[in-house]
Amino acid sequence: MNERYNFAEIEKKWQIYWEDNDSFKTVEDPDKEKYYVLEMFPYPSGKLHMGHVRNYSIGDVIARQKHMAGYNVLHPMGWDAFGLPAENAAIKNGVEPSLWTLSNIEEMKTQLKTMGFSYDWDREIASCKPDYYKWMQWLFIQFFNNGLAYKKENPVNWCSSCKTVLANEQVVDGACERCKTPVGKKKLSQWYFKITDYAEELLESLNTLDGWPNKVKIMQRNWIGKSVGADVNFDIYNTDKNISVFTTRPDTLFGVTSMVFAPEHPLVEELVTGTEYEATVMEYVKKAQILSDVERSTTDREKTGVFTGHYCVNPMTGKNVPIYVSDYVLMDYGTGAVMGVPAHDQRDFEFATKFRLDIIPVVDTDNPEIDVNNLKEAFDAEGTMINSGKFNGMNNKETIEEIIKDIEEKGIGKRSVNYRLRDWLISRQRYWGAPIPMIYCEDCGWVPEEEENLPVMLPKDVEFTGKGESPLVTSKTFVKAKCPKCGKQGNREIDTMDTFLDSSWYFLRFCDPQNSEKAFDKEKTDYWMNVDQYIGGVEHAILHLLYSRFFQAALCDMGLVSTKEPFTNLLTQGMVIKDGKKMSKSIGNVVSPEKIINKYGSDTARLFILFAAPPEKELDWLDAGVEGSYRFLNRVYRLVYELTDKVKAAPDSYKPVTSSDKEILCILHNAIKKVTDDTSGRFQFNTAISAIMELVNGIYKYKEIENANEGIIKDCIENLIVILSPFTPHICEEMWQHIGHDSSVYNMAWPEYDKDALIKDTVEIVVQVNGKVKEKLNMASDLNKDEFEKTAMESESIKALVEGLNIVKIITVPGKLINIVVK
RNA sequence: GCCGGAGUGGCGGAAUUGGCAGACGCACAGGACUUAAAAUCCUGCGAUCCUUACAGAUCGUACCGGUUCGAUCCCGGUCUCCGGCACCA
Repeated sequence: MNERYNFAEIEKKWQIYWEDNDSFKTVEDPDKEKYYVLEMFPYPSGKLHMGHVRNYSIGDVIARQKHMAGYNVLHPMGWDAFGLPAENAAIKNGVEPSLWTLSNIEEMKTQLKTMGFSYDWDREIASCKPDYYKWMQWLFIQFFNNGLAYKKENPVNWCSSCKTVLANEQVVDGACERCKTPVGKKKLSQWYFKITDYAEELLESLNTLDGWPNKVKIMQRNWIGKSVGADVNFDIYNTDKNISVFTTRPDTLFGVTSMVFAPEHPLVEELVTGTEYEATVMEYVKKAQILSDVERSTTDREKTGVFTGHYCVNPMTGKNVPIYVSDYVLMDYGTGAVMGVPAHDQRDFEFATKFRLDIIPVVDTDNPEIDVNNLKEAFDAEGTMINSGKFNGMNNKETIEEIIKDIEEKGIGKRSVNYRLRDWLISRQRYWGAPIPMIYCEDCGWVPEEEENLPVMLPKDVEFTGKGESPLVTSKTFVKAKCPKCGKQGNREIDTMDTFLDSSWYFLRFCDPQNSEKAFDKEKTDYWMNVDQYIGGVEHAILHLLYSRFFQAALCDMGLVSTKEPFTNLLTQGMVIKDGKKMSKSIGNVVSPEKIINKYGSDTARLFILFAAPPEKELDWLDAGVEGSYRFLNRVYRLVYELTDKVKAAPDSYKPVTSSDKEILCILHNAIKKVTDDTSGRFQFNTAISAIMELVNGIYKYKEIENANEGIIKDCIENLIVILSPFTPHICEEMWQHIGHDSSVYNMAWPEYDKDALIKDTVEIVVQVNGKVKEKLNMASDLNKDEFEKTAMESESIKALVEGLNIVKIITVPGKLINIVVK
């Protein structure tokens, strides 16, 4: 160890040491309690950014601390390697996507290794490799065989820039989540995963996820969007047809004064064909289809619509109500038609006002400011039923239940639940993804490829036309295939899978990454699953985290895994920002991890990123703050260097004598306690580090006093290195070796703090008068309540303060404070 | 519009169960060491008032109010910012 802190040399040395000694290799060990730490695996863009550094530094502290605390820790890393950038690079530069991706992986892996993360690299996986996507395809077939994958034609989200369809979850504010291009509609036949079958389960089971941030659970709840109500049948007057509508407000049935169909509703054309209304209605329908989702779904847009010439019968009143078509009604929610209750629904109110339809109130209120017979806007609060026959006078909330019973008895409707969640569209018209292992046969329909023929390899002889059809169609070898059922010539599916499928089960493959017989061995997943601590950005709150939960639940039902939920605890780390803005090339405020590592070393980078903010919050990158972390590591290094001889010569046991001895030991054990608590469960690395800083400051002071005990110095220095090591492992290994150890500090047992050391002989007692701090007195900590009060009351300054006043009450918190209430 | 979350010094943040507001760090200022600088070490650092000084007083956790001996923390209301959803019947 040099006199000066040479981070470059030290970091290199220990990275080689860990690699040569297989320090982070993990195998199943039934005798040891396991702990699975997982950070969301990266897309191999080629460059590590600060968000990665933050994500993986957090995970590494947890993994290292848990290892030292005696757990058998699984801490793997891999690559979410399929996806658009590789293919776009191929179109632009003519590089083969696989080569581009694999070289990026190499580059990023080197960068990750310079950070000193404790990954078991033997478990590395890359989703673009045939040994991974083979099992992706196998899993697809399991979903298909269990009725959870199907193909249907539907208007789908289409990104004209990415030239592919998108799942609902990938459309943000009406635009493509990746490239921000406004999303259009296209009618295509596509593969879907039946995530809606699991809507209720995914919703219910959120309640069991105590280790998840509330925010994420609420976002998922909203996304699933459960509504409880009833389906009600309306007969269409003068026809043999009827229409069912979903409503959450069966109590307002008597107030229905119109029926409104979505423009796409199949009955619309049927009803108007051959009538005088055909021309105007069909023109409206055509116009609506051109509108983009964004245009159509703005709430402040004026309502539009056309009358169809037909009426349907309000089943409660028997009265005819007109049927309209309007684009505020969505085809893919409920039944694609809604009953119009203008008095109690704002949208219906606007529609009725515009088309001069009847507004019949059926819920009244005591509120004197609202006259339900002369409404300025819809009244949607609680109230008393009116104009509703036998239900008049009841509370409307209670009426909901009564009316559902009533319509069920009459056979005109039934209780019903609707979800906003839609099935997951998983086809992509792109090359760089796992081929969907399905073959279309004219006789047998869609048939899965046989297991022994997996993987269905991505062909190399393709043209990247960028035209919006899967490039696989251009392969001369790929498309034609024999039907696995009847042997007749068929065609392979040419679309590839959404890459979110790859990431929906990678945590299972990490348990058994090299298995060539199965996707994963159940015994192994039974040992390692669930992921005890999952860490990643909150931007995946709905997408990846919902899909993975769906996969796990479905695989559990298929008997492939044993638990319904994959991630026991979730930590969503905040963004790294600079100057108040997200780091981005266009703003020019990007700080590259590489530069920081070269200038200060990765230990400094890790320390700063963990110290500057609690993990869930945004982290403001401050160059001066990095300097500070670097300064601290130098300070620790100098301290250890200076005290090494004393530490080596010191006896193993000692007896604290002086108050300084007790004070420094109190600081030491407080630091051990704080770091233990803050790295397991609470995850407040910033305060853990500040406790270590206090310890360092304490040792600096203690070593200067005349009769400093060398045994205590040794105890402090050794524990300091051990508890700092999860944060800054390289420098700690170096110091650990220097003070005379020949094994890695990573293999040291995590220290336990001594409760007794935290108890002080004397404590500072706060004396308040009427709740205001007036005096601080030192007292023996073992005084009882009466003695506390007595000591306080006898103090000169307190006597002076309360003199001549009437003492009403004295409140005492032993060991902390005394509050004297006077008048 | 609906649903969440947050608001504390010049800055990042701390206060874990209702009990000393501002730990730890950054920035800044003064000093020591040095021919000098860097590095390092020491001291100060919420506001206002008062005092020659030592010290002291009052206010202060977005704003208004409440509960309590005592509120950054609990309750009611207001404002601002951030995030999610949004014509979902």
